Amino acid sequence: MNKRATIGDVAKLAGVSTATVSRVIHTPDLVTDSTRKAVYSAISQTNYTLNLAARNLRQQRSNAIVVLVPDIGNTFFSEILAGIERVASSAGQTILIGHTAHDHMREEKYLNNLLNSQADGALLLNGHLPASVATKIGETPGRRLPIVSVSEALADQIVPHVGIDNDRAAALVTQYLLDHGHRRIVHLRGPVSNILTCQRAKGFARTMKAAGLQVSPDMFLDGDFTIESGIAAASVLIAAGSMPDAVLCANDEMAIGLMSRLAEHGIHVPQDVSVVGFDDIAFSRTAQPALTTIHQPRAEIGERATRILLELIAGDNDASNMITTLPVELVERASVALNRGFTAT
Amino acid sequence: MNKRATIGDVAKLAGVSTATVSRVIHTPDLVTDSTRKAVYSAISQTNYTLNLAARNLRQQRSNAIVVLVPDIGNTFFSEILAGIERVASSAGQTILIGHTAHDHMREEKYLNNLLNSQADGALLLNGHLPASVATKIGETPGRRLPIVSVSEALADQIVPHVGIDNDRAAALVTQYLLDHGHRRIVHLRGPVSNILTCQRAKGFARTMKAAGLQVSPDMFLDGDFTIESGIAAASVLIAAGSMPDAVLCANDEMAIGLMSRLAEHGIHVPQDVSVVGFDDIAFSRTAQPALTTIHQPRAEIGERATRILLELIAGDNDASNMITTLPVELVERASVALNRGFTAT
DNA sequence: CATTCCTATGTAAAGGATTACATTGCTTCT
DNA sequence: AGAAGCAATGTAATCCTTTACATAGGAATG
Repeated sequence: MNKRATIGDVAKLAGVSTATVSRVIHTPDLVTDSTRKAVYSAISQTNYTLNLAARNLRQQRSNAIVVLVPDIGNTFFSEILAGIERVASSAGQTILIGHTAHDHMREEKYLNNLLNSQADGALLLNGHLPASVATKIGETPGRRLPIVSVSEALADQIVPHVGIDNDRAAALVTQYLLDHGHRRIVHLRGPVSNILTCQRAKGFARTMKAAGLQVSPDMFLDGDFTIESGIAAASVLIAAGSMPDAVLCANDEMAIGLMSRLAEHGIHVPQDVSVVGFDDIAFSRTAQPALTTIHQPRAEIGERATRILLELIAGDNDASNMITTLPVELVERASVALNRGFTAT
Repeated sequence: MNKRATIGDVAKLAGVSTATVSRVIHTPDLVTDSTRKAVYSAISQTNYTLNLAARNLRQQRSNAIVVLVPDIGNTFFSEILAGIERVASSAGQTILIGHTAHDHMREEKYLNNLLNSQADGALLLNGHLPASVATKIGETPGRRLPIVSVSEALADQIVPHVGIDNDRAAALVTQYLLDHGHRRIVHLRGPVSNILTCQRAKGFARTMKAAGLQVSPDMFLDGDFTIESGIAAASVLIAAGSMPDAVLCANDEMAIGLMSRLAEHGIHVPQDVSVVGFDDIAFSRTAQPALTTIHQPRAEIGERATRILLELIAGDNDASNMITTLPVELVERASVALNRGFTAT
């Protein structure tokens, strides 16, 4: 028992050929009861386990998909992952999570290493497709590379995408603030290189303009989706000396960071300033006050994306589902108040 | 360009043998400048990419380690993962994250599928080793299976472990509460099947006894490490009609859930009841009030565990590091008050 | 009874890399 | 000049499965 048993060892012990052993594993129905039993017994005697590297090599496929996640610590992604896993595992696919940490090198590493031999397809939650891979997509126009972008859109729409309409979601929440009488609204953005950030900022600006409000650069604060950047943004507001009516944060982490810093300074949400977030992560419910935010159907986003990916892998090249947009929902909690002295029109 | 180029195609185009191409990729120094250039050029002309399945098969190793995580959404794990990745990637290992969701079937699937051919070793963050794998460890006493348990200990100490001393950490924080004059302390546990839960509960009970306090079943509440179970525990306390002096929660999520529910009922932390958590996740800083908790050196835990795993894979079977215990730190924030009418002895 | 068809199994060829060993020229030393 | 040693490259075996094709025996059919 020094080395791992191979299919040959099992075959010898059971007195059959390797082909038969393989059939017992793969398609048991093709094999007689008696031989099947003999093979099973030999398998357990030898402690045989399949060598997946060999199978993958032979079958030219790995039954695994790789999921690129920019930040595992962000709870927003875990529910998407849950949806992905549900569909993938019921289709017999293993999922491999690659943590990219917003690092383009890692993205490329995971995609090159895995896509080209260890995985059959990829789900991109990171909003970035390395140039080397993008090139390859262009080169094979017939057979699309099995890649789907999820939640965060790519700069070029060259692979199918599943997500929400960020522009309209931002417009929705902006209008909600306007309806509550807020006029001086500040938008705490994500990193400007992020597509999602741009879409949300656009929806915000458009809605403000439509309400007859001037959009100026000082209505924007820059963050990077972390709690810390929310805290920093609060410090900026505090230093400025006057609070806006409301702050629209591009995600919940920043909103929570912002609120905690405001609380330290005795500034009350929503009495002194209203705050809204984006994503509806678990901690938005436990924030003080509970955070009003935009809820995304995360599990469904993951499920849909995975189904599309599986179709691509199977070769069902239905171009109809290039863009899947799922609806969002505004979750009203306690972080937005009616503006002082405002009366609904 | 219908099929993927193989090393043979590159060799033909460059006018060399496959061995030379392999050497250019693997050990470029062994090859002349001119041939190296020719091979590189052939590689880019053919769009050649290595087939890792073939390499893994031949080399009998995958240069990948699998990390089993029980709950990706729990922010506690992400910093451990960051430590793991730092060490692993500098050693040229890819890491594959398997999300087990506390599901023993999945644990087994990931370990069997991956350990036996797609990964060289495993890091267990899930506190459970499937029986089928445990058996195999016993069978090969000479060559230890490359597995390391991290943070959450296993029931049987059969693989190296890296983590903290949960018993003493719980004792530390319990003593801290006692020193602040609290006597009626309730411990909100994790699931009782969890080793970590038992260790922390033991440290708590021991310290209470040492202070001359009776330990009774009604000093324990049961949770499952989720925010929801923290909220539920708060409801139980509220329904009971009287608050204890302090609540020691087995993790931060539950502490945060608990505090949010108390706040809804107008019960103030720490004036009415003190609360402490465990783990020091990012959101413990933004909680209202900021949560006093036990900080674990998460990144270092991940790094140490990975180093030990790499040694095991390399065959450096140094039995000296079966148990690595790292120090914890009590982070004082704002969720613990001096008990009313208490004077330090 | 001869033919055909099926079922259960075996034989052997991929699949794409790595690598031990062999080979071929050179350089260098005596 | 002959021997030895070295550097660069080639040849071919190997890793372990899957699977197309072949075969053998038995049942069904005419």
